[in-house]
Amino acid sequence: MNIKDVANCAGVSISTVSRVINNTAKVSEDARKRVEAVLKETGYRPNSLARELQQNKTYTIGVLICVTELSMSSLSQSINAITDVLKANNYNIMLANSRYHADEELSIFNTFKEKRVDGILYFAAGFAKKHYAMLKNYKIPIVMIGQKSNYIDMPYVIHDDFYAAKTATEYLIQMGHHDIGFIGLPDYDEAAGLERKKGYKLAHEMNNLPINPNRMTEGDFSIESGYEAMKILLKNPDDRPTAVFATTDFMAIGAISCANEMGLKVPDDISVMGFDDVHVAAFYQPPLTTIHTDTHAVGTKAAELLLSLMDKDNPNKITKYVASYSLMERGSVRPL
Amino acid sequence: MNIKDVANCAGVSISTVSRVINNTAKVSEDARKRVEAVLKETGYRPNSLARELQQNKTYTIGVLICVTELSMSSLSQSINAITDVLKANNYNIMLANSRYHADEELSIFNTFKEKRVDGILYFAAGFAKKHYAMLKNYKIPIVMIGQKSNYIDMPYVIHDDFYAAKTATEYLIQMGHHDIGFIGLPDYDEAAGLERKKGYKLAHEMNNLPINPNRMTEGDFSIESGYEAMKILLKNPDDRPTAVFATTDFMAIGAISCANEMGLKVPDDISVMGFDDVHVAAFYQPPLTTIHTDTHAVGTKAAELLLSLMDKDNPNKITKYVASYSLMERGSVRPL
DNA sequence: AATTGGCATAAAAAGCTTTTCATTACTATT
DNA sequence: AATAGTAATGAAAAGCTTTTTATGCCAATT
Repeated sequence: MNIKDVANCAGVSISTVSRVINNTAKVSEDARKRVEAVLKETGYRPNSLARELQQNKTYTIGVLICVTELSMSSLSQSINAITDVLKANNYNIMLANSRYHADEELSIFNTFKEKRVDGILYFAAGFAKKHYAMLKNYKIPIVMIGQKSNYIDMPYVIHDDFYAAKTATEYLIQMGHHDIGFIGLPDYDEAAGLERKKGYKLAHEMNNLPINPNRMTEGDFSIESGYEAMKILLKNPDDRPTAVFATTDFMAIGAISCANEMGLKVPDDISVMGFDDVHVAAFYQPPLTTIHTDTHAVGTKAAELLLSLMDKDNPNKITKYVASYSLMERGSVRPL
Repeated sequence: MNIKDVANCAGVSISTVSRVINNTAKVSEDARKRVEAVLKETGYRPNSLARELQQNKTYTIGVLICVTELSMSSLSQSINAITDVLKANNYNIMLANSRYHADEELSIFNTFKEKRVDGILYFAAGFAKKHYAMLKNYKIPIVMIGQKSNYIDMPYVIHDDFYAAKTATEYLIQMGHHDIGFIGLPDYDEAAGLERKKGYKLAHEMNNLPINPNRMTEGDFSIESGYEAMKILLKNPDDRPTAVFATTDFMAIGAISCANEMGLKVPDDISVMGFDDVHVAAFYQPPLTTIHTDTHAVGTKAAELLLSLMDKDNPNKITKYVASYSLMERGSVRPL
């Protein structure tokens, strides 16, 4: 069933049917009625592929994420915001997950190009530099989310991971903690991994505190990994940090679980600081003291920014946005 | 830049370029080299739209979800599994969220049809009957997830919400609880809402326990809604249930939070049972006693099932799959 | 030497729309 | 009454592939 069949059934030309469907020009009352009758009867839907091919516009946005488990990432909140903004503007979403594989990301970019998406929302984790050669003369508008590129000038929307982590660490220091354990993420995640670690380190430097390598551990976003990292930090009963900065809330939850199992009360025996302010954070026992990040704004802004980038009539384009953050003092940290 | 340009640059015909790209027929060494050189130099990528139009196959699966907030739903785990299976089979994902609006769902189905997706994964919440007329003679293969249709014979992959909820309630009864509060979901969610409520009711009937309307409350998946529901259940200090069955873990977490604030210890003063077994459940304080649902299997099976449905060479098609569940006895329920 | 067969390649059709350009029929104006 | 103008409609091109059919050439066979 195609537009030609509809035209035949209604006894008009293809052009007339197209005009009725798209309301793009005047059609006589008589013809319109006949066409609409056929349309309704057959349930005909125009083939978007043909239209998109002709107009060179797909109304589709590629969303490239990089997670091992979606539910463990604060990113699903941003995605939620993105779907809302894009749907409101009649755009569809093509979702792909690279799972932290650089070559997979490359292949996804190629797919997006072949599929002729109108724009790309790129939740970058640190492989952008590997894609430099390709991205350099890439024609499709891209907004990087979560990480700014140091190699290519590309629009981005980010959390201020560095300063937020610095703020978190400084807060712990101000509370009297001078021996702070760290549960980080692999450095190849340049935002959640590298930047947050940098923030932790700078806070120490500026307060003339040494960084103890034994206090540096690493997780992978999951609760379990936070648990395991905490196990290492608490291994030696005679040499334990007085506070721990977990760079994601889920890892903080794992860490607290571990502390509990070892008979340590949070925050009485040890303080734990999170990052992200996931929904459960406020309802955990104890309620997590953490950095609240505006994931919703990040999703919304990224989508809006991309939309404006794609709009050729729009002269004043915003190309960078740094989302606000705030420290949520709740119940998992106490003064030493 | 299109295939014609490549052909001109390489001094060969369009067909030859196509043959080189798709490796679909023999090409002389000489011609192949020239074409490949141009391909590399220009970074040309074939236009999928044209190919898909010609072949009437898009290698795209429409995934229709129905959530208010993705991160509050156990569904993101299923989506994770789906992306893996589909990518492994070279399919792309078009994601759309109806946000519990029946007409929005209808419009998404139309979009999917226009976009010519090869198949649809439909996280149904209860509107299928409204779409009966349309779905009846829908040509694209669909797998319903989370809900089986009582109106159309459609392949499905579900959790056994009804029996799982019955099991959960029976467990509470066996533990000596005869006055069990219920935090449900709107009935229009026919799986999480209706089925789980039915299970709760049947367990009561079979044990000759009355159902007290004052014990029936309703949430919306969110932690906050569980908190508010619990507030109602605990309103009257002289007339409180001894246990509460929250039909999602996040609502259970909200409920426990509320109980704590009112000075009630879980499970010592009141028991709370969850449903889903979200990642945090095991690490919550107290660890949630809950129904573990195999969200990963649901996503995987749904994708596999759809793939087999789309494969015309595959004669033996599985069309129904009911995922396993199990009761996780942890720390939020104790015998009365 | 002439015909056949096979191989590499080119040409053209098909897939379905939108849009421009051309045509027809009719109304209005001089 | 003839011409200009307008409104509705139809024909055809363009958008880019893949795939089928056709062509040309050379080697091999009779």
